This record gives sequence, structure tokens and C-alpha cells, in this order.
Amino acid sequence: MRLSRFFLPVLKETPAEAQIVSHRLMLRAGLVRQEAAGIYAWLPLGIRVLQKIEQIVREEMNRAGAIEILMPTLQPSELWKETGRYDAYGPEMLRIKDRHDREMLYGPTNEDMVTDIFRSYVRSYKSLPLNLYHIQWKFRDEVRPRFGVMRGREFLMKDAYSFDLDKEGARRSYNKMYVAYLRTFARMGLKTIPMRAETGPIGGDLSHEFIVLAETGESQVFLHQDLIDMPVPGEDVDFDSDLSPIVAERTALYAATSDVHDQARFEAEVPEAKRVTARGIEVGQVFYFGSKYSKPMKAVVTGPDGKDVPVEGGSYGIGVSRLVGAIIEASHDDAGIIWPAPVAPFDIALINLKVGDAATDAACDKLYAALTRAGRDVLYDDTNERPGAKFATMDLIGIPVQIVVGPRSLASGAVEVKTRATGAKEEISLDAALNRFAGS
RNA sequence: CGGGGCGUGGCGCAGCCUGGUAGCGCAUCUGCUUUGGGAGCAGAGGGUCGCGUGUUCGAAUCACGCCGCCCCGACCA
Repeated sequence: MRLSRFFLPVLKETPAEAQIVSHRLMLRAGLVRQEAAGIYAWLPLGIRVLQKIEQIVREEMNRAGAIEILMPTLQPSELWKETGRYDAYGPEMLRIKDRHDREMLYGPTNEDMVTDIFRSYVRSYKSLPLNLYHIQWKFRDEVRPRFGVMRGREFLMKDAYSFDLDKEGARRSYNKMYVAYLRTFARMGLKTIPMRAETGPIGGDLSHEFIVLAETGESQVFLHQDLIDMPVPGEDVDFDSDLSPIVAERTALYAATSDVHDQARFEAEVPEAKRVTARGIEVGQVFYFGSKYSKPMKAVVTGPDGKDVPVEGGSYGIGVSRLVGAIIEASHDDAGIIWPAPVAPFDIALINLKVGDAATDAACDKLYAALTRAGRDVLYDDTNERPGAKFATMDLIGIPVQIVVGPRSLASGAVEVKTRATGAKEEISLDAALNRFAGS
């Protein structure tokens, strides 16, 4: 992409409404634009990141055996009346009437609808386990949206729903999602820690929030230090195998957010030197809820014994749009965003320091063509800005690698490669750059 | 929803207290010069001062009402 033909509305000054760093940087780097409180338009750079995140989530869900569907944003009220949630949900749910005066709502979540889909088609335990997920916009009319996309009213969420014959099956499904989440967040360059969470009226130990540690995080967390650098299961993890050791290894160590924190237990279970008190951002939650929806909605399957039983369910959310903010909170410096490569809007920034100079133009054209041909996503700054402005913009938008081409180093056949994360710069020959970034 | 604050060219702000018809920086446009870390000079364009009502000879400025947005708290992916 040539910057001269792209749409990148960056701001030099920080808009007054943004307080936290990710919100400020998202506005300054031209990722989003606020349209109303908690409601954002995604600009070209932002949608690229959002889609990268979405794709990683999708791949890991698929790997874990979940199956993608897409449910609508607008739902009829009937399903919610069946489960009693139409009244229970309160003003956080956005209610809408259509032209026939029918009661509709903009979905804040989809348990009711997915259960309806399930019960319409599934009759036998032989069809289980089943896990259906979708990635869709949700709306929760928060009293007080804040922190940009971290606490928006409209947000993009991946929500998966598992269906099993019994509690043991539900636990296996839960473990799959738990492991998939570890992998998903790690692939985005995030360190997340599963922490005990409120389980609601169902009780039990089957609910965890996945927390990114970040200084600017909204909630206080308490954990055993060994959880922080615990290795994440690899791509070869077999989701059909028994995953409970992976889960057990983590749940054995103390980790809780302030809502469920128990200081006495924390001190009893964790040696003083290993106690970590930090701040974190919740980016996902896994939750077992049993027959909470299947019972009222009569979502039953016939078991091997010929008897009908309500299915055992769980739901598993990931805040996709929130992750954009969370990643920035976890990865930035004074100059701007530092995207982890897997979610970066572009792979490489190519900076032409002197547009119009025959030699730099030619070198840039050559690099741009070769990198693009090699499948790299390149943002080529071919504008007439001054060098300082170009550097500042590229640092701000955080593309992992910058290749700087200017007359000074090109005189000796070299270009400069800068790694955004470390700021390290090295001069290498044009050919070496081609080799490194466009080689087979 | 309780408490606090803000709304003035695209962005960041001053002006408001003490009413007299709007200013600064950045950005934008034109020209010249400049070109390795957010350039310089010269010129130009752009604002129903959130909306409404009232007070007044006169309202960005004072009063009342409404709307929007932000922050702290209670609540949430």
C-alpha cells in the first residue's frame, strides 16, 4: 500500500476526551473514530488490526474443534422471554421495536438464540459434543462507557457455546476452550493468566477470566508468580486428548481478580516471594452454566439409555475489539504503538526519505515490488513529508519493521532497518534487505 | 445512576469572572526556500461560540432548561 493513496488520518495532538494510553494512541494513530459514547467507526488501520485478531481467534477456535456460525445482531424478544432474561437483563439491553411494533433487541449475548438453534436440530447424544461459535457485534448499553474500545457499548466479541450430554463432557469442552484461549492470546503477543472468576448461581470451579497483565489495567489481580511465564501449549496440542493436566497445572496456583480475591488464602497458598499483585485487563472468559438455558428452553437430547436429558452448556467469550486496546496497553512506548507482528496492520514500513530522488525512488520501487511479491504487507511512505514527520508517523502507528531508504546510506548501497520494538537500527545492503525480507 | 467537569474554525486551547459582535498554536491551500527525527518565510481560506428560551440597547460572556461528551464511584467481554 502506498501511503499517498491510503487513508491514514493521524493526529499530532491528543484529543481531549482520551484518558488512557491505548485510547489516546488509537485516536492519534487513526485506528478509530468515536461516533457516540462507546461507539466507534473503525478506520483503515484499525480494521486491519481487528481482522488480524479475529483471524487468530477463528483459527484457534477451529483448531479446538469449534464450528463457526453467524447469528444476527438483532434478535426477537421471544427467546429471551423463554429464559426469563428479557426481564432479568434490565436497561443494559438495547430494546428496539420494528414497524409492526414487535419487540426486538440488539443482542448483548447469544445463549438464548444458540440454544434455540441447537434444540431445533439436535436430538441425540451421538451428535455431541458440539461447540458453535460466532464473531459478531454486540451491544450493551453500559451506564458509563469508557477507555475507548476497552469499555465500549458496541463491541466485537467471539462467543462460543458448548453442548454436552453430561457434566464430565462439559468439563472436557471447557478444557478445550481453556487451552485454546491460552494459545489464542499467546499468538497475539500477550501474556494472559487464567484467573478464578465468579461462577454465578451454578457454582463450581468452572469459570475463569483470562487477564492480560498491564500497568494500566482496570482491575487489581493477585497471582502466583510462576503463572506468568508458564509455557503455552504448542500447535501440536491434541484437542481430542485429555487436556486436564494442562488446566490442572495452572488452576493449582493461586490467581484471582479483586472480586473473588481471598487474602488469607493467597497468603496461605503462595510463598511471600512468589506473591504478585498487579493490574490486568480481562480479555476473555470461559464459563460453565449447566442446564441454565437448556432446561427452560427444553433443549434435550436422548441419551444412550433412551432417556431425554437437558444438555449441559458452557459459553466462552473473547473481547475481540477490546483486545485491540489491550494489546496497545501492553505494548507501546512514548513514541506510539508497538504492534506484535501477528496483529500488526502492516508487516513492513518502507520509508522513502527523498521522494523525487532518482536513486531512492528506484531502490524503494524495487523493495516495494519484491516485498509485495513475497507476500509481505508493506506500507510504503512515498509522500513528500519531511523525514522527521515520516519517522514520527511510522513510530506512532507501530509497524514492527521499518526499512528506511535515503540518499545518505544509499550512496554506499545501504538501507537502514529499524526494529520498532527495540529501536535498534542497522545498515545493510539493499540486496541483504531484499534477501532478509523478500527471500523465499 | 450519585458526584465533578467540559462544549469556541478539522485538532489542541485562550477569551467568559468584570456583556460591546472572536483570538492563538497546529493542520489546510498558494508561492519560494528547505529535505536523515513532527522545517522556514510570505500570503490565503475556514467559526450559526452545542441547542433553546430569557435578561439587556447589545450575549461566546449573565440566568433557566435541554442535549452531547469526559472524569471519579457503583456495574460489565
